[in-house]
Amino acid sequence: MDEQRSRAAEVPAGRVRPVTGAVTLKQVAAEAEVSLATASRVLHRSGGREVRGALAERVQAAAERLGYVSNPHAQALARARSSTVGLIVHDVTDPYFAAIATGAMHAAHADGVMVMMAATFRDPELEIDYLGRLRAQGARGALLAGSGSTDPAVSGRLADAITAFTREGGRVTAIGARPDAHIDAVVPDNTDGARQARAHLEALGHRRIGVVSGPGTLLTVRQRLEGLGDGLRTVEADFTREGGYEAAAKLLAAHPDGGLTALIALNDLMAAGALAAARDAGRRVPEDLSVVGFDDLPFAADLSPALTTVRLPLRQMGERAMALLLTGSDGASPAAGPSAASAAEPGAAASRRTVDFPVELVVRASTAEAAGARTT
Amino acid sequence: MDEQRSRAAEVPAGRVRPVTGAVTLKQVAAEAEVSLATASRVLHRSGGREVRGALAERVQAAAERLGYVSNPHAQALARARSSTVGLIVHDVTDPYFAAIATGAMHAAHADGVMVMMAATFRDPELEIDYLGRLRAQGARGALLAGSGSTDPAVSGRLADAITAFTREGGRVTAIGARPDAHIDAVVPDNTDGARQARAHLEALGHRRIGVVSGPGTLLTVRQRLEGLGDGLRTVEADFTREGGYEAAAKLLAAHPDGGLTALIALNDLMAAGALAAARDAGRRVPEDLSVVGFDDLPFAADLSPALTTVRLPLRQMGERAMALLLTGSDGASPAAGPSAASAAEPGAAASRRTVDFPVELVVRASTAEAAGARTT
DNA sequence: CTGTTAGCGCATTCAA
DNA sequence: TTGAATGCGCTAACAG
Repeated sequence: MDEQRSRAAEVPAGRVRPVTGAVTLKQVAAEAEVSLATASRVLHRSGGREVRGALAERVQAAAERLGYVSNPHAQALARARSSTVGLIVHDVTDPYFAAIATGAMHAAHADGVMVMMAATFRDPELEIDYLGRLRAQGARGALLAGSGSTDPAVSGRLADAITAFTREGGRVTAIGARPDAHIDAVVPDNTDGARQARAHLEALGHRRIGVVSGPGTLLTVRQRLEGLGDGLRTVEADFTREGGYEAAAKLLAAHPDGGLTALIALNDLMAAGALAAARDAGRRVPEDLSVVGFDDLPFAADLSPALTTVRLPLRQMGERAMALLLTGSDGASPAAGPSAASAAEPGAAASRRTVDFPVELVVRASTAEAAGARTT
Repeated sequence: MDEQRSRAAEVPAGRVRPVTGAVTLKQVAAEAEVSLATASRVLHRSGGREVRGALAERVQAAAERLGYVSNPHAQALARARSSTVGLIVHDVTDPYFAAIATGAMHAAHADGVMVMMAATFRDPELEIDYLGRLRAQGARGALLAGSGSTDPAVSGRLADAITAFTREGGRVTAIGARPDAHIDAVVPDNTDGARQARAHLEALGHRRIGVVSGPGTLLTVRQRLEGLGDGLRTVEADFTREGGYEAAAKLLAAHPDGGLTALIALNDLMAAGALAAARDAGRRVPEDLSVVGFDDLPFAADLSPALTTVRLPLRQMGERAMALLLTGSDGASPAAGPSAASAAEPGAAASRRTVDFPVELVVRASTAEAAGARTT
């Protein structure tokens, strides 16, 4: 219909950018009066390098003049690998994932990698599906944020999806514990955090502690429960604010009055709900009831009372995970992490790399000495 | 290294999936014994449709058997347009954007589009850069979340980037007001919300009201200030929790005691900071000081006291914006919105479409009758 | 209705 | 070193 789109190619001097269609490498090559291959080489340092001052400069200049931006799709197709990575989270709205995402995007940006983000809304099927699409897309890798399900059925299929992706050169890194996956991972020390939380409460004299827990199918929950140890009253509910309210209300109702002097919520969202439940049940925090959360999301300090919680370095975890992913393909700096647990042996197929992140209890206003403790 | 885990895929016929490289359309075509074009047609309903029971089924079956997933890059290259859309936000961590992102991803998922998300960290340059990359990529469009800067310098360059993108067929939709941009937009009624907030406070007897404002360069801020009207003490600071604390502290210090009986923060993040500042200044909320926020982010109800704020239907706005973007290229349903202000004339170049979203004041515990009002 | 045939923009092998 | 040629996986005219 129109030939106005292609004539811009061979016009050495004063031509302006074509009105339609992007500038292609071919155009740049023509403008610089070199071959396509040469242009590609100087612009994307393909194959063997070369400088050849004169030529290289001419190409650079031409590219700049024309406002050349390479077409990622063409590149991806030609070299069978794109420069995007996928970031799969459960829910963008959850501050937990938002923090991780921020870190990840930050690290990605530094490497000129684009991030495709998807939310699974906690549906494992979507996670698998998305992984497949990333694979088909030749994505450089995928970041799986959020603890995996321990349901063997889905986790098996997920494992297959991961394997398929990996086999084709994609790298998969998990943030948070994954049941089985033989993939790189960045994990917070959940059990230790839970241990710290309980120790803190016991040091304050609390003996009757309730646990506002998320679904036992989540590995994260399991680890936290494990760190907590035995002898606590536990109620499971959704890993959300509502779930926290619900579980806490149930716990409080089952143990009226001083039956329970403290509550440990397995994440801050649930803690927020627990705080609300305590309020509605007429329990003052921390006078009548101490409450501890987990994660230290941004809003934790703004709750009232300010929440004592276990802090996870979410953002750093996101950054580190992305770095791990990106250094998988090409050899960037090994970058020693907070505590690199098992490093890959230099051998051919890199084995699993795991980076552990220590966590730390942040004491604020929601915990205090147990009422009964004073008399002890 | 180990094949112990991959045998899961069932293979009716004798062929096993190739160990390396993804399954291609060509392979599917061969397996189904049809031509490449035919396979493409049934699998991607390219060009004119066709069903032809027998053939179509054979192709479908073959695709399924082989586990075919089309290569988005090849498709993008061939049809000169990809099926990804960009979502540009200031900060993933900000619940405001998270809510919008959720809505957008939801709508995108329904249409099978992938979302590339990027955070600009409030740097306009990054926004422009990212737009350029999306353009080079042949992205279907871009969603610009977050009010634009009114700085003529950057906004001019942004406009150029938008124009360039648009000219090549990409659609750009803004969420929130943009100074100039002649693009589709989904906007909350900021001025009305501000009006409601002030009216609410005045009805409660407040006469001396302070405004905890964000940077006047943000259009959103301007609109809210405009809706607020005159006669208020305003202090500007960052559009963050810290900024809110800072501005509120300043305001409170400048008007000791009953100088100010209420504060309106121009977003909930600032409101959270203002609440903290009030607490630190020894002002009880709402007894001594009423506080109103803006946005109604998820945490607003968990602040203490629970925040009275202007609710924006963030998630819906995100969904609607994505829908607007997606219905730009192909003709999907016009879908009447909450209040379609100006619809595009059916003519060739669609003109700007704007969808206004009404907002509503949510009264909670942070506002009460002005102390002095009782004696009036 | 189905198959053939060119490219899309780029990386790369192979000659020169 | 540099250039010409081939193909990545798929779509979209064209034929038949």
